[in-house]
Amino acid sequence: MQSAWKKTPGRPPANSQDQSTADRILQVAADLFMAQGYEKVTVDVVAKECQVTKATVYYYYASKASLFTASVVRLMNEIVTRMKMILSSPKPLRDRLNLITQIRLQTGGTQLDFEMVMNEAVPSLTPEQIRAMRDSEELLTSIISEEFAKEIERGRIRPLPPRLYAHAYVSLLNAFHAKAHGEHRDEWPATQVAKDLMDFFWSGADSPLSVVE
Amino acid sequence: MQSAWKKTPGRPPANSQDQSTADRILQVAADLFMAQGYEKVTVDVVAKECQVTKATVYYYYASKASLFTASVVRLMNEIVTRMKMILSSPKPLRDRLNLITQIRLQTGGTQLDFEMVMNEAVPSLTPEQIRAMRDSEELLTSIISEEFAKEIERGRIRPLPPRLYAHAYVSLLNAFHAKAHGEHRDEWPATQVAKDLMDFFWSGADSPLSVVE
Amino acid sequence: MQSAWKKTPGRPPANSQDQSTADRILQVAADLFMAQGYEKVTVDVVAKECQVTKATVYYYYASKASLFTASVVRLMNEIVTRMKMILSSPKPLRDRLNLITQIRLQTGGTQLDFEMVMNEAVPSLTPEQIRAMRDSEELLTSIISEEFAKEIERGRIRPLPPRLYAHAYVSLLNAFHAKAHGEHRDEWPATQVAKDLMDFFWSGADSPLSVVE
Amino acid sequence: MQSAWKKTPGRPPANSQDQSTADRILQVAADLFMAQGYEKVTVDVVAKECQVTKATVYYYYASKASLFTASVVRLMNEIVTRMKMILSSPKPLRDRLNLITQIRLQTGGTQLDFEMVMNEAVPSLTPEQIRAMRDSEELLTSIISEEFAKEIERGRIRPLPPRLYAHAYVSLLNAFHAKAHGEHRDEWPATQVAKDLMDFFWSGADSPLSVVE
DNA sequence: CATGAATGAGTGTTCATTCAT
DNA sequence: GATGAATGAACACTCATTCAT
Repeated sequence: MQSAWKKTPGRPPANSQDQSTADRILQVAADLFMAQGYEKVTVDVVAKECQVTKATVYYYYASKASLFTASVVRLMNEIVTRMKMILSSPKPLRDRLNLITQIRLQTGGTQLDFEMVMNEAVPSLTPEQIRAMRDSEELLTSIISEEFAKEIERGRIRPLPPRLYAHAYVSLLNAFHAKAHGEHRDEWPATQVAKDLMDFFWSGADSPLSVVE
Repeated sequence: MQSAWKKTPGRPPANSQDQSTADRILQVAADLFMAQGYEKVTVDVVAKECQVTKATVYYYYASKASLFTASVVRLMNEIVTRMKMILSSPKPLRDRLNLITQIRLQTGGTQLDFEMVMNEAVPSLTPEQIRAMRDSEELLTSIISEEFAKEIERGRIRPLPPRLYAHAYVSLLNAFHAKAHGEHRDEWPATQVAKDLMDFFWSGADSPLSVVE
Repeated sequence: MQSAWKKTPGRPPANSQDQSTADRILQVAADLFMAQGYEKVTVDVVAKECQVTKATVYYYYASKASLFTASVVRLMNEIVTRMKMILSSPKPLRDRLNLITQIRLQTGGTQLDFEMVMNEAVPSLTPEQIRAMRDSEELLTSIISEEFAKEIERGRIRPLPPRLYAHAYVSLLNAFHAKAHGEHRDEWPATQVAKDLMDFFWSGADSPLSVVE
Repeated sequence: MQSAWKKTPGRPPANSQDQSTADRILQVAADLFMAQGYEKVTVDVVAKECQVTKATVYYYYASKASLFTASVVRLMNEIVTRMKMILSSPKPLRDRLNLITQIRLQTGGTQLDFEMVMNEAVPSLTPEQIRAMRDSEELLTSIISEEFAKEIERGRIRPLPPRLYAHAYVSLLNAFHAKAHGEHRDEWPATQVAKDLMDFFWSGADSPLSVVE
């Protein structure tokens, strides 16, 4: 869609010149970083995977750190887009989150979690880059928070800080994603994990009886 | 005067002051690894921090990977010990966990979380080393699981898999530890985070009313 | 003035003068390895001798072992070429070998012998590398063997295994090369050594009279 | 025999104090150096093999180089002794050398040859150490030379320089020792190699007929 | 637009050697 | 007589980065 029409009036979106190479690099880099972590991925490997040379990568991105930043931001935008799509459905939040959970826990082979990769990279990044990434992240969190906030207003969930819900949800998702793909994955199938996890999420640990007391 | 002397080879004059060198290295290494991650910590830096040379580190530990393994196992054992101590109190589990949460969220400057550091190191470790560490980790999880299992038997918490409770608790603890020491730490004080978090943990998101319906 | 400039990274200005860097490295390496043996030659020294940095050597050769292999194979090929040239002359084999002997004993300063250097390197090489080198070596031996085989057919030399002649010849050449350049080189001049050696080679130790008996 | 009587008049042989440790080290070191070469053998390994610590090795020998020198000299003396024993037999030289050849080619698994190991070590040795070793070597050569000289006097072998015979013999022995234990050892059994080699040694390459012409 | 060739600053690791006990 | 603890100087190898083409 984007590359279908060539000349439109007005300033073109800055980087529409040559999507192919620059963007292919970004995509490959994102995959690699998420799969192996910041330090383990060398610029050379990114280049080889894209079938270009290291110098080409540097032609487009000033440093490994900025390649990382760009690729993570890109990835985040993608995720945010998908998130928004699912969250915009008219179904109850409960159902929507359950769906997201199911999807997340079933896909993504060896992927490390976002927070982890970011934390590893932080010491190599400039403050601006860190900011750019935190903003991406924050965007995601705020979208989710927003939904919780709405639910609170509607009296459907207890009035804790919406960001607490958002963080808790994301953390649990990531942690159990790892478990679901880790050592004991066979003993505890992903679908069941997803169900149990959401059960816990909505109802907590306490038994109703003990609450009465 | 103090720094004028170059280190000379040979056995240093008996000192008998504090811990053995081997153990000092272990402790320093554990701190550094937890603060900066596996890759960022160089053997040289560990050595300098201990005021010995790199070769001394290698005198005690065969490789960076085995130093890492040893230091993490040691750290885990310490944590397990402290955990056991707190968990052995006769107070209700709820109170004991609240206490642990308070402690964890209030201490430990920039520490990365255990899972994160481990995952980063994995590609550099031998299978035996990975096993050793996973075992350490597993030990901690099983201790906590055990407590949840007992609570289930007593009918105090809902009958979900005990390991789910354990993982969820640990993950939330780590995630909010990071938040509590991250950017917005001032807006949301650690004590309050701890309270909110445990509230969520015990009662979940659902409002009681919505459950009725 | 010349040495005032620090080497800067990046591609050097086109020069087009002499051989490619890769080949210069190979040649220098071959010389050094033959002069000092595998272990004593450091990659750093090879680099300095070529006026490039260590990293440049690694740009062309994946490891010290593979640099060694490549340089030895190259050297062997050169030797084989020269050998073939001399051996292709229509003169009697006796004269051709005498010529080779003269040449070998008079040249090549402190060079260690091939077999020696190889044996030292073997523990550091991969099986494939060892094979590549043994093949190079075998080629030389078989070329010489071939000549002896022809002489046997013509009835000019006694029918011992051709490879025995080849090995014996090469071994003696190397051993006396060392002597001719060793301690007592002045007392026993190279030309005379060559003559005596070939005399022994063709006629052996036995006095004709003692054979009769 | 040496350690059978304890106190005899006269100065005791210098190092008779504690033969056990110092000499055990020497023996083990000799074996290792001959099997693996100078550089590959670490002082630590020598120590471990002797079940003492590195420091103990240094207690007896000032440096790796001097340990090497001492162990090689010792080894040489042993060889010289054995050589002398065999050479002192009243049998014809031809038979005596054939015997030595048989023995040498059949024994000594992976042993590198003496010359090789020495050459590798030379750059690490002091001039005095090199001298000591060359002297040991020279002793062996001169013993063999002496026998050839006698044979020349008796008119049994042709009047070439005796040292040429000695060097040629030793070189061939070492070279074919390597072959006899190298890759093609099965195709060409040691006993046959020994026979062929000595045939060549005594009679050379030339066929008798071609000599006539 | 893209690259080949080169660098510099590490990084883990080894090893001969030393010295107080 | 023997050793445990420590060092320093290398060394092989890696990787992000640069620059002329």
